[in-house]
Amino acid sequence: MTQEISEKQFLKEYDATAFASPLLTVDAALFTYHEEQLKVLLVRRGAHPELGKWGLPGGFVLSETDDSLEAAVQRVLRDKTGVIPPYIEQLLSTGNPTRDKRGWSVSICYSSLMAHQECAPHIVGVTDTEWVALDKLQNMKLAFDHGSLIEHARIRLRQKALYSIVPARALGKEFTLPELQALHEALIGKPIQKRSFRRRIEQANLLIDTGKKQSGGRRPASLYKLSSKADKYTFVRNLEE
Amino acid sequence: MTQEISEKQFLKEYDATAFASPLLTVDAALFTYHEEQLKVLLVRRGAHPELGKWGLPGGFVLSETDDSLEAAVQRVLRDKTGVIPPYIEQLLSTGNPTRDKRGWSVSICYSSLMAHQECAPHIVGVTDTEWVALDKLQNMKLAFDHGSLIEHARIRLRQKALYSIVPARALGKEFTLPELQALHEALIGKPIQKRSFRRRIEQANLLIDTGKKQSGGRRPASLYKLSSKADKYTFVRNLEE
DNA sequence: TAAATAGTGTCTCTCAGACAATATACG
DNA sequence: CGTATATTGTCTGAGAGACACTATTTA
Repeated sequence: MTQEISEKQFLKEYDATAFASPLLTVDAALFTYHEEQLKVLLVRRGAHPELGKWGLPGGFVLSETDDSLEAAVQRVLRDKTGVIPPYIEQLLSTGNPTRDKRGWSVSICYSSLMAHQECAPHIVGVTDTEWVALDKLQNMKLAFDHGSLIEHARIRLRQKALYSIVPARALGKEFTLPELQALHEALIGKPIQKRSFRRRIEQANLLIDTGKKQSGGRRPASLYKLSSKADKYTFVRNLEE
Repeated sequence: MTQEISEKQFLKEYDATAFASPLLTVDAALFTYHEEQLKVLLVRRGAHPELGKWGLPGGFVLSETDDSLEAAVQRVLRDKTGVIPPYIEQLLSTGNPTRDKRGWSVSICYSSLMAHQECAPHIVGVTDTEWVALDKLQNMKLAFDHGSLIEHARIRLRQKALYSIVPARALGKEFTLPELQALHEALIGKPIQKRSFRRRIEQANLLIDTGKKQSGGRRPASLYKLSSKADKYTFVRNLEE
């Protein structure tokens, strides 16, 4: 018969290493919009397993120093880009015995957005970190199940393009409406009616006119920045698929 | 200088227990609709930590026997209900050093739906497993962060009630439209226009008329079952919040 | 002024909201 | 028949789609 013990006693005697826990990593699919293309940040693996293959930035949760899963993924992203991206959301977790040859492993995957120019200085000349256009991924065999994770993230981001302006986080702090529309069109994969796109954004008051205009080109477009509620707002009616 | 080795050699020498990995559990917020109330399945903890408190059904991933995270949560749910619920989706993962007194721990939490009558036989007379109405949770101090997980799941389910008929999985295989509407209204927290609710479901062809009628009461309502596409379908326009 | 891009006017169509009207049970 | 619940008819209004039109820049 088991003797009853107090929680204090239990915790004192508890050995966290007694059971083999699966490997636990956080990974991040970081997207940006640059040169009219959607791009994702990839890292070339410098260690086994999957040595030499490209994959998502990620790493083990460091239980000594990470205060949360979010802190862990922020650390990973800051290490690669020099800053913490303005948009990070949890995407999904995958786990099974075969995705990593080292054994039963779990990845908690995040989806993130940032402006290309916020990151560029830090990865210029770095040969193992690169923005890769999503169109070029078809031919690449990525490490682990990272290809599938990116595809999940892309689908979710596409959905968001239909009912929010979250994708704007892939642009700089100030951007024009034609830029934002082009980004949404790239995500959705088909043209959007200019009138519909602008009307809904204006009615919901999601953007703040900076008063500035974009220089160069033909007629200059107004530069906007995101209002504080922009991340949380969802339209009641989606754009057409 | 590190000597280069093959992946095969690396894996041979790799020791998965060398690093202390966080504790890893899967938990499930299983909802149903019964007696005009939304209920969640809770389990009273029979072991430290948090002994005696109510919490979500869950458990460690068993790397010896579980083939995936989904398999692990299915096992947990089948152990408690006798069947695998017809709807299971991943909700979110939380992880930090303080949510479990045993140490850095991660919960991969799922949200699930099933009919009350599919489960009832298995938990009758079981004193440590109980359906609890969501309204009664305010006063309960649940184990770990399970109160917060349930709240997240509830918010997501409420959203789904606005743009899908996924909540129907909380009903039996056959159900009436008034039942389904009452469930959606319970989730949303306000009445829905009968006409709007029925029109959109009919137009999208989400239900199949079984030809049967509900007995008892006044005018009998038609009994429907879900069409195969019902889980995946989302309306382009949300109901009013 | 022509070309190119930014931004607006306005009509149509779909579908949710509102609520009245009808239909089918049971006692 | 009266009451309760299920189901349908129909009008209104919001907002997306379509597309023509105007505005502002540079060459």
